[in-house]
Formats: sequence, C-alpha cells, structure tokens
Amino acid sequence: MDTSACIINEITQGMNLAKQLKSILSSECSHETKQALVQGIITSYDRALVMVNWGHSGGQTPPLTPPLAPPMLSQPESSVSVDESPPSGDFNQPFDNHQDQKAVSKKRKAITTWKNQIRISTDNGLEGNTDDGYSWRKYGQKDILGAKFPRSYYRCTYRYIHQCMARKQVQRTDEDPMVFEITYRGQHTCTLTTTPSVVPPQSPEKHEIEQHNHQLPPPPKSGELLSNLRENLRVCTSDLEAMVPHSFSFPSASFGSIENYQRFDFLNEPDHSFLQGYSPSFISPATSGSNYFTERGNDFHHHDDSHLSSGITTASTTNSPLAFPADSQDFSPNFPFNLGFFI
DNA sequence: TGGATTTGACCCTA
DNA sequence: TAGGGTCAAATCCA
Repeated sequence: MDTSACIINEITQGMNLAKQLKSILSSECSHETKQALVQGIITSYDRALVMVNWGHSGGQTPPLTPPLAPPMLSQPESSVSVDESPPSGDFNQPFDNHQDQKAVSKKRKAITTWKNQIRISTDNGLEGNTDDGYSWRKYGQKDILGAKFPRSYYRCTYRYIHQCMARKQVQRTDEDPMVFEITYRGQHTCTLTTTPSVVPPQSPEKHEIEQHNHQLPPPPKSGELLSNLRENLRVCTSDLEAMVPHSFSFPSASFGSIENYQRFDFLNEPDHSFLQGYSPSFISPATSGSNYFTERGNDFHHHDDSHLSSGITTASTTNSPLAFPADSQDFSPNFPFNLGFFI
C-alpha cells in the first residue's frame, strides 16, 4: 500500500469512527467504548498527518502503522496505542574502545532520537503492556534535575554480541505519573543477525512479572509474535472493516489499558534504514514480549524517602503484562514499542 | 555460577 | 561547572 492509500485509509477510518461515535453518543454504550472510539479517531488522524509529513519531508514512504490504537470495541478497557517517531541519522556507532567512544560522544547530539509517550491506565486495576520484542538491559539510572522521577537507561542486551547500539531511556513524567516517556536512541542492528521477534529473549522482567502476577499469560512464543505481525500487516492492507482491531483485542480482561501517545518527533531526516531497528511484534500484551514493569523485589526496594524518585528504579523489557497499583511508584516501565508495524 | 540490576564514580557536553 | 549519559564493581537472583 502506498503512502497516499494509507493516508486515505487513516482518514477514512477516522471518519468511520467518528460516525460510530456519533451514533452511540446518545446510546447506552459504555464510557470506555466511547473513549476507545475517540482514541481511535485521534490516532487515525494523527497517523495520517504523520504520513503527510513524511511525504513532505523527503518523499519517502512513512512507516505504515497498523491500527495500533484502534478503537477497542471488543475490549474498550484495553486500549493500546503507540506513538513512535521514526529514527534516522547515524547511530549504532559501536564504541568498544576509548577512541570510538569519544567519537560517539561527539556525535551524541547528532544521534537520532525519537520518543514514545505511553500512558498506563489502571482504571480497572489492571494494566496491559506492550512489547517491542527486544531485550533490554538496564545500565544506569539517574535523578534528573527538576524531574520528580529518575530516568532509567537501557541498552540492547546484544550490545556486545551483535554490536547493537540501540538504547532507550525511560522517564516517568511529572505531570502524570502514569505516563512514561521513552526516548529511543539508535536502532537495533541485532535484528540483522537475530530476529528478536522470532526469538524473543527471555528478559528478566518477565520473571519478575510472573512473580507478581501469576494470572498473567505466559510470554508470547516467538511464533506468536510473527503471527501477530502478520495479522497486523494484514490489517494494514485490508479494508476498513479489518481496521477494527479484532486482532488487537487483548486476550483477556485481565489487562488494563496502555495508551501510547504517539508523538512523532522527527528530529532528523527520516531514514528508511530505521525500519530494521523495529521489532515486528505488535503491542498486544498477550503477544508482545515486553513488559512495562519490573517486578523484581529490588525494584521495589527503593521506595524509602530517599528514593522517592525510584519508583521506576528498574525498567526492563519483558513480554508479559502485569498488574500494578495505579498509585504505585513501584513499577518500572519498560517501554518497548512495536515499530514493527511500520514494516 | 552466570546473567541482570544497582549505584557510585567518571566522562562529556553545553 | 552543572547536569546528563555511561561505565563498571558490587550485589542480587534464579
């Protein structure tokens, strides 16, 4: 599907959703359903705008996003939308030695970054999660001046194995503790040799999640990720009817909702090369391989007064959804995002 | 015992 | 020089 077709699709979908919303505004439909429709409308127009921007910024085809934040008609309480900005520019500069590291440091500003804003709703006391299919390893945490919460730093687990220099920062926003801003830096090169979506690494966070919520479904199998990808891709290329995210429905009501505020920050010239850095997995708590929170006991250690900002002490990438108290600061976000949709 | 996390220290940039 | 980003030793956990 070319760009214009996708744009038309998005706009058309938004219109359809608006019509649906109009028809149910006076009905007995649940508040969640209405909200889901509104979210779907916003998402559709948002994506359409992004596509337009892409077209104007270089004539390249924007990443095709499947209905990530589609109206969750089937399960309105579980809504997941993703906002990702495509990366571009030069990154993944391995710096195994001091010299390289210096060079990279100088290029720090030039490295393309893009952000994701994910809102985790716990209206029903549950939460969902998304997965980018990659395995992240936390390598640092820092209190940021003026920030209420600390910032966590993650790098690809295969940094040294595959010289994958992908990194991400997870920062809980001050305004809304339930909103996490994830900044991605660099693209995954490990996908060139190992497809995370195919063989999603078992991240430690998975273990943690399992510890805290035994009712959660097991992490997705690699095959599931692939099949999910296919489904999503199919949705993207099918008619509007298919745009209704049946395939995005969460497997069970045990999932809360995560709203990804897609903010496309094109900090640099878009580059198709970033596509390889995205995981083909999509944001379904049941199928994705990442979790947003760590359930390790350690993660909850830092909740003494001296660690008010440690609510997010650890964020790891796991693939299981887990429940966490809405007002809790003890969960760490691991925000994988499924840019694989863009493929 | 190996892998992941924590956290203080160091480095780099503005 | 301050603040952000990264390193790496210590620690934790399965």
